[in-house]
Amino acid sequence: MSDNEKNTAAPAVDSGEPAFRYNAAMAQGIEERWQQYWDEHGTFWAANVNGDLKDGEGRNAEGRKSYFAMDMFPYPSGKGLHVGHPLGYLATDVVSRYHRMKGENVLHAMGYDAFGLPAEQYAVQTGQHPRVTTEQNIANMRRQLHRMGLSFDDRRSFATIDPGYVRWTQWIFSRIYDAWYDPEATNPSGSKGCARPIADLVAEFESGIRAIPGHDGKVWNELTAVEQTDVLNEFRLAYISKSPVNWCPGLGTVLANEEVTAEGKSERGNFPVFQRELRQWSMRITAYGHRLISDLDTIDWPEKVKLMQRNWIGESHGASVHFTVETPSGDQDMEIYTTRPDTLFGTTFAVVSPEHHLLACVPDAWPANTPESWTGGYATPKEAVTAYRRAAEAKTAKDRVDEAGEKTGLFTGLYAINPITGAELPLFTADYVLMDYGTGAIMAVPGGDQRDYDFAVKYGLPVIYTVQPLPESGDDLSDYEGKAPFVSHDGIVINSSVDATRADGQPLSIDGLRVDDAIAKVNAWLEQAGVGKGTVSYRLRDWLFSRQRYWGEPFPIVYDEDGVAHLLPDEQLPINLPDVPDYSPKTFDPEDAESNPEAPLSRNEEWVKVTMDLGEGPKTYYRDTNTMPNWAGSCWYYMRYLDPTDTEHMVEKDEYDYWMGPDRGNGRSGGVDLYVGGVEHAVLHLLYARFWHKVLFDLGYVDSAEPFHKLFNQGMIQAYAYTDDRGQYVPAAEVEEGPAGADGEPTFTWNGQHVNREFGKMGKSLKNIITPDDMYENYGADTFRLYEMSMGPLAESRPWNTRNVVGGMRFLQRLWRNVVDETTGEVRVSEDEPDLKTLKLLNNTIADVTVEMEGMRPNTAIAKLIVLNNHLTSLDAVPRAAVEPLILMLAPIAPHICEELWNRLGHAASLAHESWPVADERYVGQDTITAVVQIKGKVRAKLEVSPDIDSAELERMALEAVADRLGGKTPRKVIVKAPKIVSIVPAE
RNA sequence: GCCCCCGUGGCGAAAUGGUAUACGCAGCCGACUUAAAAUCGGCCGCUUCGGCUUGCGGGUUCGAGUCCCGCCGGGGGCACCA
Repeated sequence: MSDNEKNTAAPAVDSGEPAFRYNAAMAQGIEERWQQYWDEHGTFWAANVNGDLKDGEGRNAEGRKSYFAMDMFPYPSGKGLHVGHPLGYLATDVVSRYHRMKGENVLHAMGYDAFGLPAEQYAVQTGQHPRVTTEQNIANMRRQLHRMGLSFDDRRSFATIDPGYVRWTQWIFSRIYDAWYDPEATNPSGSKGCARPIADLVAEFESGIRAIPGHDGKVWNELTAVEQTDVLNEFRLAYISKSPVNWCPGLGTVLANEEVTAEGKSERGNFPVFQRELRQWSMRITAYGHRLISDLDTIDWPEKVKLMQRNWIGESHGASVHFTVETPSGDQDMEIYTTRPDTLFGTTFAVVSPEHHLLACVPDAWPANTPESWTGGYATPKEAVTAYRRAAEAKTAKDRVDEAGEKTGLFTGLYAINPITGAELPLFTADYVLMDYGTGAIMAVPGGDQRDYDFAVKYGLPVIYTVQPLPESGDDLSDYEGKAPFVSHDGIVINSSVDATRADGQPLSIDGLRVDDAIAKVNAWLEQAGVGKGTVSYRLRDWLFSRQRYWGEPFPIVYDEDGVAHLLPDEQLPINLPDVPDYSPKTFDPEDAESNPEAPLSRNEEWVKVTMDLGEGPKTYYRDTNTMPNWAGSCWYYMRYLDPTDTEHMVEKDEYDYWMGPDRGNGRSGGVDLYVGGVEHAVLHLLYARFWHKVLFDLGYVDSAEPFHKLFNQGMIQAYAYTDDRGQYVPAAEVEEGPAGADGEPTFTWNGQHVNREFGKMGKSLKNIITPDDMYENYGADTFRLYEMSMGPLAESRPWNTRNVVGGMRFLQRLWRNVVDETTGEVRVSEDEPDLKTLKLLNNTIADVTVEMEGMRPNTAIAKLIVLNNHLTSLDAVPRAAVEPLILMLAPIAPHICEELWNRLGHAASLAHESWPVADERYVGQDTITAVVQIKGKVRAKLEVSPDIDSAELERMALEAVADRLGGKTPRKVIVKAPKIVSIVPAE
């Protein structure tokens, strides 16, 4: 910036104000000028190791520590931003600017997550192509973010809809499709289980090393193409299957489990969701269940999010046990799953889910003496189970939730044999047993499980208690008889022995053992007896990956005339979306469970039907007309920041290792150094991204097992909203606060009428939106940034209160005035050495603020900077040596005004890469410290002492100071923590 | 129902187990001003002036906002997962 440009900040137009006062108008001028400077100078360009992005603001990457700070990228909706949205962006920007000043090479950029439902809906509403509206929205969002002064490397921005990006999303899909999970192989981080190319599996089938499931004894090359496809489909990590899925007629698409709420509604739109058997794409995320849990221990994430992921994956350790079921067509095997094999002696009946295959074998007549309540009034078991199954199918997820706790079920007419005791157990079917968890069959232990207990009570089944509380808990088993079942995992097993009289079993007794030991012993017995073994079960289901929507990535898959799927070669990528006559989804009456999904892409026949040569000569193929879910693009975007211009690789290895690799001298396990975003993605995006990353890690494309090293969840900015007496929202900005009423609560009025205050989100319909643009106009971006960063801890949610913003503005005004004369515009700092008091405060502030910045606590950093600035304000002349470090420390938070002041103080270049101030140890600490003398914890005296006073001296002074209170007696105990505390326990 | 997090002035909030209420807002007093705004300086938990105070009741400790147990209130996650 040239000298004559330097003092162009507009003088205040407001009459009566000094011409060079820092106000909103001046702030705007300063901010726009510095934003232009940063753009022109590439101030925030980060240097890559290789390639087109090697130059970063004249610096290179070599020998510099890297730091990658990232936000969860935004969804560019048509609504634009309100002040709540950028909190996380401001936090990462402050961190990025701070790390830059510590000399690190900082990668900080922003992309756009631009496929998905809302963009499509908005486009349908406005009658424009989603690409048009989406790109408009991105442009608007870019402008709003730029005006905030965020220090992005703009060369690295992209959107997930860019063909150059879609190409690699499809490429990753292809790698996942072309991979299988080998549970016996060792992955690159040394644990068991690893994705391998599908070609390895084919080679194993061909050579006969591995038996071909479902084709015992056959040779691979003798199988038909369709048979081969079907076999491989059972292994691929991305596969098509006909299975029960969540069908949402209101949205016209199927949804993943994670996108369905507990009430059985779609997360978007809140439409009913039905279970339907449909042929859809899934990803085998369940194969990674264990690693997704165990690797949580290697990353620095909030415990809350780790817990949510653990719960969602729901790993449970138990046993599968084989029961024999006597049917009219002979004995059948029934495998059950239980987490409590120690209670096998307490099982009194068995239950299978209504979809269970055993129900095909029910007898023609009820056994003699079948109680009326077991038959449901049906003449035969066959009629009963058929009717029950039909009723279960008709239930929506919501019905099931509503009924939870209320047990229904019917007897099957069959009996199952307990393999340990030989007992004959009546077999029921009931919908409280789910087909897709465990094995779809359970042994019921009403003495140990609330649900089984409820069922037993309803159908008059016996209850056996086999676990009693540990003696020290003082409980008595009889307390539980006939009441709630006893479910504790801490306990001693009783009534659980069989002797050797059972012909087919060994004797077994677990009486007197603690539950955990009993489980181990039973599992060992089951295994040697060949009737079961310890197993692991997951709540997590495979990830349903296809959607019947237009605005998403097409699958790189075509089908031949036989319906065999073929992966398109990488050279054909990206497969772009075709123009279709109508890109709106085919939606239905939300309650119409019988409707069928219809993909919009199927409307373009020219696109669907293609002729190409996939190695067997030119043939006709049909494209897959599904699109990928919105999550696909966000599963890997962090890697694309490393070089979005790279047309050769998804991400190049050298760049990956420099920015995200493990062991970069920072002791981290690898991945993005800091990832900031809302907690709402705890089990969606964050789980999916970890899964993809692990597949790519196993296959050797990336060198760290986890994508995000440190995760931080920023809180939500909340707001007040006001309703009138009819319950209508009124504009919050026009509401006036009155004095507190009789109940101590303030009253609120709008246009003279009384209104009620609510507390919650910021939203258009609540009429309480405040936009960043409002802030720029009234205060400027720096004050806006300062306010958001000072409101409270970043992780906490808190209410927005525009009235409080002025505090930050005043701070910046005082700082400005400390450097610039408000009437003349001249710089007025003193070149003299600061006095001792100022030096002490300055260096203590540097030490403290550095700690706060490291801990991501800008709110407390700001408080300390205000204290320092207030002190400088009280001086006759502000020393340059004190105000310059203050400016540098404030720069990450309020960068524009700091750049301006730095420039006016005579520095030619931006301060973005200036060194962060280092405290001079000679001035850190206090001259004297207030030592507190406590008697029984109450403060009784205060002493001004030297910080390095010795304990004996301090004790003597303390005892003297409170001598009259001790009444001449020698204290029982004196604790001295020099130099701060002397705590005295007086004699009785 | 199970699990997790959070309760501090009128408000947003500070406090490695060690002087509770830093910093900001609002409010009050004063200076400057014909006046107002802005600015600058001071005050700002309750109190019967003994003390009492971090939602309530216990506990551990010389000492608890902070650690432990039990309640109450608010928020979030999961929910027939055997």
